[in-house]
Amino acid sequence: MPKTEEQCKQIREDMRSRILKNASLYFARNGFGDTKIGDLAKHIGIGQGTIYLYFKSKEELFEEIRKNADNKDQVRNLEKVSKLPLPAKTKIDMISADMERKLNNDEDYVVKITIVSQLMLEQEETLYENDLYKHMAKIIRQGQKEGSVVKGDPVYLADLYWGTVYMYALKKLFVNECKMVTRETLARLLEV
Amino acid sequence: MPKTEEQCKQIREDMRSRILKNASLYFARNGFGDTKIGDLAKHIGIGQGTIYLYFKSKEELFEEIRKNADNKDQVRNLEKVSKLPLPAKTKIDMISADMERKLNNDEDYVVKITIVSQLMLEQEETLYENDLYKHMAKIIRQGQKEGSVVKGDPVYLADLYWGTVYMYALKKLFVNECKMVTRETLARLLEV
Amino acid sequence: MPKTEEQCKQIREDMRSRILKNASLYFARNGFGDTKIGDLAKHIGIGQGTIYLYFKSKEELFEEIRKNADNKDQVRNLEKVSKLPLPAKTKIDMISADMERKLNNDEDYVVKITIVSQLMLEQEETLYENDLYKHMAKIIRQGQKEGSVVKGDPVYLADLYWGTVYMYALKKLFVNECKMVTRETLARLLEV
Amino acid sequence: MPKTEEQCKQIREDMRSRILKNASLYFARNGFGDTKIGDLAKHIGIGQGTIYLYFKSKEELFEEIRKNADNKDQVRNLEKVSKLPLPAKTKIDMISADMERKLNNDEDYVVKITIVSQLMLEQEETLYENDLYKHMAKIIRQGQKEGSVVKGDPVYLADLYWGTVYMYALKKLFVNECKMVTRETLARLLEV
DNA sequence: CATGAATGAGTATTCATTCAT
DNA sequence: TATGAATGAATACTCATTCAT
Repeated sequence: MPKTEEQCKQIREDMRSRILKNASLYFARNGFGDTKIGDLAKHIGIGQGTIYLYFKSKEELFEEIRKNADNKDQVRNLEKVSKLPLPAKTKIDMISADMERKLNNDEDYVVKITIVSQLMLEQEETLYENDLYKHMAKIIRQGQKEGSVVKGDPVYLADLYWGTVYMYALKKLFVNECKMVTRETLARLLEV
Repeated sequence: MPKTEEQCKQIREDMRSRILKNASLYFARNGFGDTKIGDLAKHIGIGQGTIYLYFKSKEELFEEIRKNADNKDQVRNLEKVSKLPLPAKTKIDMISADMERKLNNDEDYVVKITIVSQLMLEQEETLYENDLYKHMAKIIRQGQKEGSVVKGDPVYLADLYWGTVYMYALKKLFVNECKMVTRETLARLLEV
Repeated sequence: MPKTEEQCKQIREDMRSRILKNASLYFARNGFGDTKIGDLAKHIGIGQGTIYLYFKSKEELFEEIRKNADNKDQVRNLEKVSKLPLPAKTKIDMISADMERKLNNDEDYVVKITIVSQLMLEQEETLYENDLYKHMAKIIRQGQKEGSVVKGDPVYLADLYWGTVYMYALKKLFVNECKMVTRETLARLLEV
Repeated sequence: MPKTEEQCKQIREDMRSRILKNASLYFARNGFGDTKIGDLAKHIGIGQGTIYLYFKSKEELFEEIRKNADNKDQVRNLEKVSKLPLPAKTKIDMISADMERKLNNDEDYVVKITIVSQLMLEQEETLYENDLYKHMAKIIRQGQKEGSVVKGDPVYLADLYWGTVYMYALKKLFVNECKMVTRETLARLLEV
């Protein structure tokens, strides 16, 4: 019995997602060069050839992962929060609570942030001009005016904040039952 | 006419160190799989074959680097500091100043800490039983009694501290002109 | 759609045999060091990588060939003949006829005996304690009692006999249209 | 104290001979491809570079060995014997006694004959047109007329004879305390 | 579509040759 | 002249990619 057009498409889409999801984790853990297509396929539980039905090359699969791993949602959310009519302290607490929750419960987010961070590390010159940094710096500046955030270069502090988030994402990825950062600790990075 | 025994040994030792030093940086930046022996040799400015006069294989070179990258000095120094008859706050400030200095000026240290940290991440179960963590936790406990260090699990705090140092080592390795963590920020991770 | 389990196994077994058979000839002619995997693969008509799907290394392929090239069949057959209730002369004639036939028509045998002989040459101390030698010596002793075989150390004569067979196997391997030893000549090595 | 011209030349000649002699044995045992210059040098007890002071390349060293290993003396001697006014049987006995002696006592001869034979095996088409074969065949023909040599193709018999000598040279080279062929056995290969 | 055996370009490793001492 | 560390071309081996089934 031939499947309907719709089913067919769905099945393809599912397999593609399955590969992407698994490959993301694999690449994040091992890096590009240490990830072998054969191992990856075995890990997913499919044949090597199958990967090439969905992606032209290892390179393209990697690119796709990087593309998927953008942090637009994150940036958008951050922008929204930064524009709320609230004290900076409250904003920072909200963001930190959100981060704590995601780091603990959202594995996709953990993988994503690891990949994004590695990308950011490699594109050195633009690291500090990142939107994530800009919005965070804005909140920090607000907090400094309000006296709730420690003195210092706002971009330096934003870098400290996101760097810490990245570090714990890395830990979550590699260490079983790792001690996860709390919202309080994250907030304390910035607050007086 | 052959060189004297002494010269010979010296020359061999120098070349071995030169390879190890350069390869450390290369492996730390690129990982194992993305490091090509050919590129590495070219980067060092020697022939490919020369590497194999000093190391049996790429694998062995990598292992040698990991072996060399222990942090015994660091641990010893930390232990010494922890036993000094000083307030915990002073100890933390001393350690933080030392870290700031090393992260800024000692490239070998930066490479070493990156490698050690990756090793520690991979040996998950023992991460928190590390000597580095133990000595730091001891100082933190002292500080908590003295009221100079924030409340909370001392091992969690030690992990936060060393994780931050690792994160900035990574940054130093990848990002040109990165904003380096200050001794004040490091101290503030622990101090009230 | 994947092949059936059965087909798969058969195909793999066939390829393995094909490689072994061709490599045997190649190694026997050229020795280990002068056999290039690239040349061998080209000669077999397969890719270089294919060889490594079936054998871990050139070394292992060589060992496998040596392992396969035992002369158990030969020894068993010789033992059987030696126990027949026949005059030694008849036995020697039977064996010689068999050898003549195999040297002329059975290329696999020629390759095998060349490899086995080289193995035997390398394991010097046990050369004369070989089963092939023992059974032949027994027949020779019988013949000496019956007056049909020349006087002399039976092991020396067995060595002469098998050495001659080896020599002609070598010739067959290297010399096109070589003058092959006849059963009469082989028999005359031993018979009065 | 500078050596005289004469001494100098002598020393050079000695080293050259030493290398040639050792390399001959090494190549005869292991073949060209399995002989590594490094191993050979170590075996001789000199530095690798030293070999290149006397021979342009491994190839040239090998060629030199092959050139030295001609059998002109052997051929000349055989020709002389073949022309003596003696019965073929006597000639064969003389040659066989000579062979027995050389195989037993003259290691240089053993190495030489091994190399020459390998050369002859490789130049297939001319094997049976070799001078060694021609002179031997002539003696055999004489013997057949005199009734002292077995019937059959004289070249086939010459091949059997020299093949046997080659085989025992090989044995001598590889097998410690090998059972060496006797002059009687050699003679019996041809004589009735 | 899915598979995994086969391929060969790319990478690791060896070894004949050079050369500074 | 003799040496052996250094070199890089040649060779062994791996792994991304293809393709017959």
